[in-house]
Amino acid sequence: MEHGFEATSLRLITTAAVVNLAAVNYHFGSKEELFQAVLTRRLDPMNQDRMQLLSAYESAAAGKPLTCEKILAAMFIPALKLARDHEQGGKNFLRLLGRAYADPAPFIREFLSSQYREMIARFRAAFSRALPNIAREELSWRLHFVMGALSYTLAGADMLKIISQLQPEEATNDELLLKRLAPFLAAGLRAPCATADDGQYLFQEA
Amino acid sequence: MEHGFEATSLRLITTAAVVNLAAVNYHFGSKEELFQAVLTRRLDPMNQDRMQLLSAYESAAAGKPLTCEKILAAMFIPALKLARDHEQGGKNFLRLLGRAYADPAPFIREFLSSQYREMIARFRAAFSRALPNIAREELSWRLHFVMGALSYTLAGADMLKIISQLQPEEATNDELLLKRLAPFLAAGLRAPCATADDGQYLFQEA
DNA sequence: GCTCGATTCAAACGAACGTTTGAATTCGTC
DNA sequence: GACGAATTCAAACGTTCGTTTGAATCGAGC
Repeated sequence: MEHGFEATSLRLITTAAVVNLAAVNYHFGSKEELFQAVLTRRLDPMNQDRMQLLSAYESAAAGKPLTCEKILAAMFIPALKLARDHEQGGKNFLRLLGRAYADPAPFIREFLSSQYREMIARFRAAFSRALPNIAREELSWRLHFVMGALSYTLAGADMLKIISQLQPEEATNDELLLKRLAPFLAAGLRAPCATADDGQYLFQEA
Repeated sequence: MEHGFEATSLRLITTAAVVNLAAVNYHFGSKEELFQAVLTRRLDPMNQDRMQLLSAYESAAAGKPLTCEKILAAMFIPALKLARDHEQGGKNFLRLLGRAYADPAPFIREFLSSQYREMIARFRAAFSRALPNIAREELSWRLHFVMGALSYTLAGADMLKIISQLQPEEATNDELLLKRLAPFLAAGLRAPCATADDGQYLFQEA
């Protein structure tokens, strides 16, 4: 989380863990496999939780489409549960995950892709039912924006120091953070679609 | 852009540039200073453009507050101009920049912070006038979300491969991308503020 | 209590890194 | 064309990296 995958040496890790350097290669095979194991341990259960929660909401709705807020809740709650679990990494894991999203290493990208594929497909279908007026392709983009904002937000309040002079105790409160993010994203998801001619203002300068 | 700062060696760079390895340290001093020079060359002019464009819009509005779309346009147009300049890096620079946002290296974070501080303050003031009903603190968060979505989006369509089976020719079209992003963000910015009790659904599980 | 597979350990390996060095070369200027 | 500063170059420096090695240690089962 602090230094990124490349810049974090096994010697740093094994020293902090008070284990021998060779233990990593013995138990995990390589640095890459250790990293994948670290991510898998919590990411896989979290995405399973998300899908189960979404299914529970859909069952409770008895056929009626869910609201965007409810679907977003199914994405956020398992992440928050992890953030609250201080004994097991907590917030730090989500930050590590947010960093991993932007890591260019091919093995990380392929790993995340495989970990997320099922969950993403599940939630896109839910959003599609919640937003029947949004074209399928447009929805794919908006889901992309949602995932981006979420991962960026969870990756840490680093950029916040640039943007604002927010109180530190609030900048590290993930609950409040997601409570502010959810209405923002829900409104964006529901926004009227741009027509073919919309957005042309982008290219007409003063 | 492809490998991140840490994993990109000077030998790779100097070989591709067909120059001697020592030239980097001779002309730039160090790898870090080379990186900062690469970023500054286009980032500083881009942010200057953004502020000038915003000022031009405000002058044209003759005292009336700008729309969110107009302010977002002032952020996007200079970025798009860069993306279109194929002779000078173009899209690749924006991707490199997007990666830098998530890079944990302290010197990168401090550099970006200093490069963005003035521009961010300028745009927050503009959004504050455009959205008088949004509390100052809430607006800081939403500006954070906007910057996050923008940088994440420009950082590359890598995550898109996970989320969707979009046509590649469209996934790499930055104009279309921002045309879809702008309405999404504008709607999010205008969303009604969550009250103290809103968002509690986040914590009530099935 | 001995045995044997599993684990831990200190040490070393080869490779790659950013940087430095000092000689060779280029280039503008008189 | 010769001088001096600026630049280029091949080579090496010292460090750090992930990984491997082989001996030492542990721990359950007979």
